[in-house]
Amino acid sequence: MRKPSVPKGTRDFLPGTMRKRNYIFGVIRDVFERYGYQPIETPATEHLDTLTGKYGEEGDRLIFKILSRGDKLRKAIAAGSDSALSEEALRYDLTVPFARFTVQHQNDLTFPFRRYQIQPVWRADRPQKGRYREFYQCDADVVGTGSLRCEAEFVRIFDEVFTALGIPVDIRINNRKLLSAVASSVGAPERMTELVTAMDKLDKLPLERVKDELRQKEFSEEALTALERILASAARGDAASGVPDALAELLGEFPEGKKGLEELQYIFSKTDKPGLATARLRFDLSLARGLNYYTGAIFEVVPRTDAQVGSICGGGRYDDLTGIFGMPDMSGVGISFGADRIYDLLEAVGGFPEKETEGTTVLFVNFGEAEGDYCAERVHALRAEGIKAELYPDAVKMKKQMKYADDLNIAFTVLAGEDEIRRSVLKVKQMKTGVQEEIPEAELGKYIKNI
RNA sequence: GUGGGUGUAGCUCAGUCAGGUUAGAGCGCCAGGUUGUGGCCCUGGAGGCCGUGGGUUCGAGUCCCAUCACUCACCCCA
Repeated sequence: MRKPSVPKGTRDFLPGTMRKRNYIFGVIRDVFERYGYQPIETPATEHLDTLTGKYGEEGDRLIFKILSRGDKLRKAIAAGSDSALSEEALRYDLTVPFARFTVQHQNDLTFPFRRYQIQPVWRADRPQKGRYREFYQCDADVVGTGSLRCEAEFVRIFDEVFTALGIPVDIRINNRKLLSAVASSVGAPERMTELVTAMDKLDKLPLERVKDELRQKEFSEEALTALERILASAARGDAASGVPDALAELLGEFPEGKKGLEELQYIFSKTDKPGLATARLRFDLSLARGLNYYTGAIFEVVPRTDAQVGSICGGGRYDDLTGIFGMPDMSGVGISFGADRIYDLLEAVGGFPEKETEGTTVLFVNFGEAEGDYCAERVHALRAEGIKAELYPDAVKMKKQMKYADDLNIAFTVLAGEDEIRRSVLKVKQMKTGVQEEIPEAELGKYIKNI
């Protein structure tokens, strides 16, 4: 028999891992809830045409398509293999399904509608370190308002979540309108996408390499010089809280540039009072974001650590995402947390709090039928007090039961044999220190809670 | 989509270059040393179609071909 295994790019999660994952999901969910977002779920699969064309050429290729089943598959194979694809595909992200959802249920929703959604998504990518074919996204979006207060609020959500998780982050912000102005000012207004994907590489590649790439795409030398001037004026540094004046001057003369600048400055001003707890908001002109539906603000969150995990969140405003599903003029803005990368990051820096990630607190050793009955009652009492407790199911050798407690990292074991039961006491052992004490049976819960 | 790497015990890996008895180690697992005490230590044990198929050879974990799987990097992205 073949060794059991899971498909490429997917993973099983063992209990220890699940506790840590649930901790992350819990922190994010708490913040979403506190900001008034409502939970929804959508199916794993969507109609293929719901997804195609929404993520750009590259994205379309990475959509996980599904084969036909049964008769259709048999017929398709007989006819020619390519048509064996069905009209369904696994969802690629949570934003497009949400757009579909919004249009479909528009009469049942009250706008502006704030929703959050924590579910897996799938990409037919070649997996590599920190990248999987199946992974979770935690999205929050609000549709039905163009108010920039939403953008400012998302900045606060980033701040709250990462403050709670203990990860210092930079929230990078940019605006697609500004990027459009960049394209105009280099004399290639219709080629924003190409320009922007090249600029996005600036934090990895030196300027010259990026210019070479643009030359290959037949951008003129004048365009490159103009671009270089813009980049120089946008250089980060002292302009910690806003857009550099020099850049504002260069791009302000274009209508979309002016608009983009105003939007950015508004968002900066609304995250001022009160200020952010631990996150820093940073303008970054080279931030582009691959998804081509963004139209206004765009976000990306990167940890302020050495760990090479890349961005752990993304987001932005899309003025007309629902338009393609037949519901025009519905502006939305949203963000997405990459739970798997946050996990890897917390693991790397040892950032998981012990208390949030432990299982059973108390194990009762099983000495036999009568003693077991007695312990079962004590277990019941502890559970009623909110303490995680269990009785070992079999009266097997004590060594085995103690080892079980040790393996599962259970903090306390309770020994109650004939003698203890007669005297109404429990022998409690702290596994970490080995200290063992006799406790009156009624005080066990109190004893556990006090340590 | 492009390029590299690796498949040997539950896990991590040696053995492959130079083919030759019964394929090894560490960790883990099981049992015992210890009949009411986990970790540390000691003793013993179980566990392998050497990814799969074919070929070369007297003989293949080792060489050749094919195939599958996993993995890393690029592109792109969370």
